[in-house]
Amino acid sequence: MQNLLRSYQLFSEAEIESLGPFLRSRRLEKGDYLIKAGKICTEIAFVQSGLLRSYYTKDDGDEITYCFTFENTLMTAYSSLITGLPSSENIQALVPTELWVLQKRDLEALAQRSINWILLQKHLAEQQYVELEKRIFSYQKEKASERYRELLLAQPHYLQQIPLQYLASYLGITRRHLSRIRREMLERAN
Amino acid sequence: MQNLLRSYQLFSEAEIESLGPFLRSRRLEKGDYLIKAGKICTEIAFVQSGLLRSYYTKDDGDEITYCFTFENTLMTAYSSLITGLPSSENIQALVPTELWVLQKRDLEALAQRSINWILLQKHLAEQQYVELEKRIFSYQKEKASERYRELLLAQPHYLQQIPLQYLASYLGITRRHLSRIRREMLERAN
DNA sequence: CGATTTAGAGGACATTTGTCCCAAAAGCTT
DNA sequence: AAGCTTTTGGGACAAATGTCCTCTAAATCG
Repeated sequence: MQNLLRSYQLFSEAEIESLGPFLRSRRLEKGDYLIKAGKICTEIAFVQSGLLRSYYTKDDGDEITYCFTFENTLMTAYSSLITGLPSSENIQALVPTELWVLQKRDLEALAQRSINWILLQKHLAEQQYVELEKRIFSYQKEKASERYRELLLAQPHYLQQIPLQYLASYLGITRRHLSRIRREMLERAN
Repeated sequence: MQNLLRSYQLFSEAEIESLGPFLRSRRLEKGDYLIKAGKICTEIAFVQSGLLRSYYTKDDGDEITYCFTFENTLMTAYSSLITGLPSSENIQALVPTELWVLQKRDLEALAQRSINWILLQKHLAEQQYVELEKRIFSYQKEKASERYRELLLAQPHYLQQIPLQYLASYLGITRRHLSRIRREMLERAN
């Protein structure tokens, strides 16, 4: 996590070390939850190793994958963390996952002492926005097969670990259709 | 604009007034642009009256509407403002529009003097994120007719001013299909 | 290891959405 | 008012995507 913070070029080495006492190590087994829908999210997790999936549930009970989080990135039920409202997301480990967890209240305490922790939050929110905007664009202008193709390009090998049904709802389609898309890509490759 | 700032409960009255000298009034006629794709966006606009549309262009030349901005809200080519990269968005007035424009560099100067201007930026980024997340959800789980129905509910009368072709690409569909959806809603209403 | 669950491919058919048109209506310009 | 341009609605057909279901292979678990 410290390396991630360094990459933002906001912090002195002393500040980065001051974070240490607030980080709690946590291990999730496959299928364990970081947060469940209905709870208010009060923490931010850094994925040291492993893989997380965030999903929510439709009225008819179907699960829809909102996003995945790979190694060396941050994860939280961000809307709930921001608004203080109950989360609609469930965050679950797809494989055994090692985390460093920071409590929101500790981050706020740090922010009282150095403005850089506020700048960090601003920066993260902006980054997340830019990511989502790209995703909106892809929903607006691409058909599902193109969205899948781009996902394959962007996440070379991580995707191997993800069941196709999760990828399908992430892309906004059914597993049946993703199966079709994959077959067409194979046929075209030969 | 001052009322909008008050609503965030971040600023003293003095701080809000300190913004005044940096605001430039600007009027756009119907069809005029606030920013064009390819330029780097360096300003934030408050829509005093009127209506803006942001759109980008597909490779095949089709225009896709990214969002609309109604009265009493802020608008900018946000990704470009954040990243400093050229904008992929065009922002255009759909009707005669009165703006107050703030330069990014002036906001940064204010932020040097009071941390509250940084907190404002953090808050705005977070708000924008939450909005986009909702939109992703609607693309993932609803069909176009439901997205249109919800849009009608959320934006009661503003929508009257917006040509249907713009609404269609905002919803991620063609105008042919939006026409069908509208007809079905009419038939069901009788 | 065998039994049970879960993931994946795909057939058959239904629904949604797109493409390519054209014509009427509405808005703008001179 | 006449003549543009833009907007809207919709027919006919094609493509994309969903639903329901079945079969098989792979993963999991006791």
